[in-house]
Amino acid sequence: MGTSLSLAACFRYSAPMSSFSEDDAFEAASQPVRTPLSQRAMQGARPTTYLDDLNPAQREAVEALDGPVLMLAGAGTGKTKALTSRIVHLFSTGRARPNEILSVTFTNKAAREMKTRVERLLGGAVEGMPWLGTFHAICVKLLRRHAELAGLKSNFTILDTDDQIRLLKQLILANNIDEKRWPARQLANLIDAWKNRAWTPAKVPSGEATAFNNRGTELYEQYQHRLRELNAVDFGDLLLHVVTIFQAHPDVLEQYQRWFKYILVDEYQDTNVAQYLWLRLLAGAHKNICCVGDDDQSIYGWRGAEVGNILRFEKDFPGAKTVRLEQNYRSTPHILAAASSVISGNENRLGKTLWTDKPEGEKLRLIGHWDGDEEARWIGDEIEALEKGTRGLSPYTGDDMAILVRASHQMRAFEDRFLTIGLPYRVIGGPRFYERLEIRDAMAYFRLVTSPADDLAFERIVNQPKRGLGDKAQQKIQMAARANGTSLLDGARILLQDQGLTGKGAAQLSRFIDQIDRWHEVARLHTTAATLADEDDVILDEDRPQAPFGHIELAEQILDESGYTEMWQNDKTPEAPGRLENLKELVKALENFDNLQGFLEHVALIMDNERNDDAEPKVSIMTLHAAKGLEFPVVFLPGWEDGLFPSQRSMDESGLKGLEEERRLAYVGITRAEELCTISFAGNRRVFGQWQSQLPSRFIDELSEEDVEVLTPPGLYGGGFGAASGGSVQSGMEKRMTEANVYNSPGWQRMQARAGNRPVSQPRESRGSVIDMTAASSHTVGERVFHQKFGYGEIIGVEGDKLEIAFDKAGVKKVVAKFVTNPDDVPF
DNA sequence: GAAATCTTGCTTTTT
DNA sequence: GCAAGATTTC
Repeated sequence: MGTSLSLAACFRYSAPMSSFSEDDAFEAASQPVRTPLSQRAMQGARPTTYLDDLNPAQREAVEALDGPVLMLAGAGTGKTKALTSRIVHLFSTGRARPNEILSVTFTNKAAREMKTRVERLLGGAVEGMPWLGTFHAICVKLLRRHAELAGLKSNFTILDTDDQIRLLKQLILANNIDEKRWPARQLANLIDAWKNRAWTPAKVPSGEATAFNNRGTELYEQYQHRLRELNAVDFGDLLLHVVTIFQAHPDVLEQYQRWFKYILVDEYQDTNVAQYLWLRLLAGAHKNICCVGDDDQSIYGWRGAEVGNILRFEKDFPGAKTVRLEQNYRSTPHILAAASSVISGNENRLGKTLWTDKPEGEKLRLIGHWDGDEEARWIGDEIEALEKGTRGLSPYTGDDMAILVRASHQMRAFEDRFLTIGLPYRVIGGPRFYERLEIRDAMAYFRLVTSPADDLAFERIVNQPKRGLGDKAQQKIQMAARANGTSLLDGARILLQDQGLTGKGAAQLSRFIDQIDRWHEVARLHTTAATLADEDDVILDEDRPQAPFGHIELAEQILDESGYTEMWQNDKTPEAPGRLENLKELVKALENFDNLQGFLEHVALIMDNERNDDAEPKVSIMTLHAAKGLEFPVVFLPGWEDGLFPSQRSMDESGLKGLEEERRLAYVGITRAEELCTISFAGNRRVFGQWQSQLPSRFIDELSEEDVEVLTPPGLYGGGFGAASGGSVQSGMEKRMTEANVYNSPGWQRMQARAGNRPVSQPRESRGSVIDMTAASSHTVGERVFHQKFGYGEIIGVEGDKLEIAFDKAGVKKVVAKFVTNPDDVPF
């Protein structure tokens, strides 16, 4: 289980959101007394200690408490430190109490980190920061309070993408639109994009909705309608509804404007239009808003983030103070210089110059490989060498190293390789627990039990495990529900009463309904118990109905008696045991919650999957996006090839804007490295199972050459001519030539020629060498060779011009000698 | 109704 | 090259 998940880790830090009364410091806030938290801040040894720790720029940003502030914080410049110190400063100057500060982040992880660090600064736990969280988590709180203003009940469910797609699919079908031509997935993306722009169906510009036979807006409208019927929202709605409420109900908005005395925003460059409006509305009155961000690290444009928001800040908030944090505490000068040389290619920047007083350190390393497998092999070897300390550097552990890829499919090559050499690794951001089939099914059971009107949950599990309720039976249920205007569960009830369903299916359905009813009753007792316990600390009365058992037992019972567990026990596919294991973990995770409802609420919002609880050091593999905000002493950046990185799709879809975002991604990647950064590319890569030759990324050309050392891959272009030409590089030549013997290699030149972009000169030695070598065809047993189709192999027999070869992957084959080449000088 | 086989489209990136 | 979905087959 390479990507084994630890649910426990996901929930470890979770402040239970089960009851939202605890955050209602809001209403209770009339007491003029200072909270224990700010008291602690005041009496903490000397109130200035946290300020002494800051550099001048950080201190300036922390002390500028009133009015709009833009903190431009470059990579590794101590932005979280500044942000958390600012919070503490707000407390200790008495400007705001913890529950009057709104601080928003994008990820749960960032929110946790901030909470932890504020606590550390204060030397104790923070009890009263209910408004520190992600945009989404905070919006859920707000929306629960004002749900009726959005036509919802306050116990609305938050749909996951899966439910969303299924719902949209139904709509598309109902509208007689060809689902193949216009997939639900695409509609989901479209609607999501609209929501990110804060467009309600009425606000979608007519020119926008050409897709779906010009019926995009119509479908959007129907979808919203359906969501309201289901008392459900999707992710985009969380923001959109709140913004709409604020816009339509100035009294509500005003209440919050007054309440949130200070607003802090992390990663401001990632805000989309809806979030931007949300912030502007809330900050509209006092304008005490401090946005922290780095325009150079804006990498979420594809999901609606607007770099423009940060670029425009000073216009949006006249008189804003801008503070630049430019001292970098993370990387060596070479790394910073190289990163800065790449990012300087972007036009639209606010501009920052990072500097550091760290010692010079190693140059970045650049290396080209024959193909992706070779790249993975080399990096694996390199990691092992670095762990042993054989690179002339002090030994690193796996935890110190990370491989950052552009697209997740690149991970496979590394996983394969690391598995074969037994190198421990961890994949960050892989398939998440809540996306797993069995977890979703189980959750659907829980959902149906807590809210029997949840039709989507019903659909998902009526026939899971098989209850003999196929398409036609389900259609009957649908019809019964629609005819009576009820939920599917009640529709099924009516159907049974009317004898609309008979036989085995009917019996099973009836049993299913009875079970849900019974469990619902228990779940209801749990939630009322929780509410009562919250409201008055009185121990439950004798005569108050009491649940026969706790929510954990309930969950177990649901999964067992419904036959769901059994279904997997009887399943003989190899993944079944893992699924059962996951279900166990799911139940275990319930321990941290009071009842199922609280659990569901939490899971809906938990979108990250942190699992760093392993004792064994492991190399991290993740995407560049997932790496933002992280740092590692050693970083590998493979796959720097045009089309892959920068991604073709990104450039096709968004042109120059897309390219600039890719470049920022490159910047993010390089700046993750503290000491050693290795960029690599491969000449060949399998794309959709098809071999394709690749050109090195244009970003490689943008690296400042004085900060880069070009490595010759051992065994590739090495020995013979490669080494001969490699050492003697003349200065003053075109950059590419000075950069490497890689660039002098036959393969490279071939690639250049193909691209119509020839290097100015070619070292004599390398010309024609390839042909000479292969023409000689003097093969011996034991020799390593390469075959275009079968890959690498070792010669185990020679018969005239026929060779018997044991290929690494393809097995033993007999091939004609002229079809194989020496792996050291394979022509492209 | 379920299993076996064939086809398709897919690779960004995520709250 | 693969996984999901569709289609065919039992």
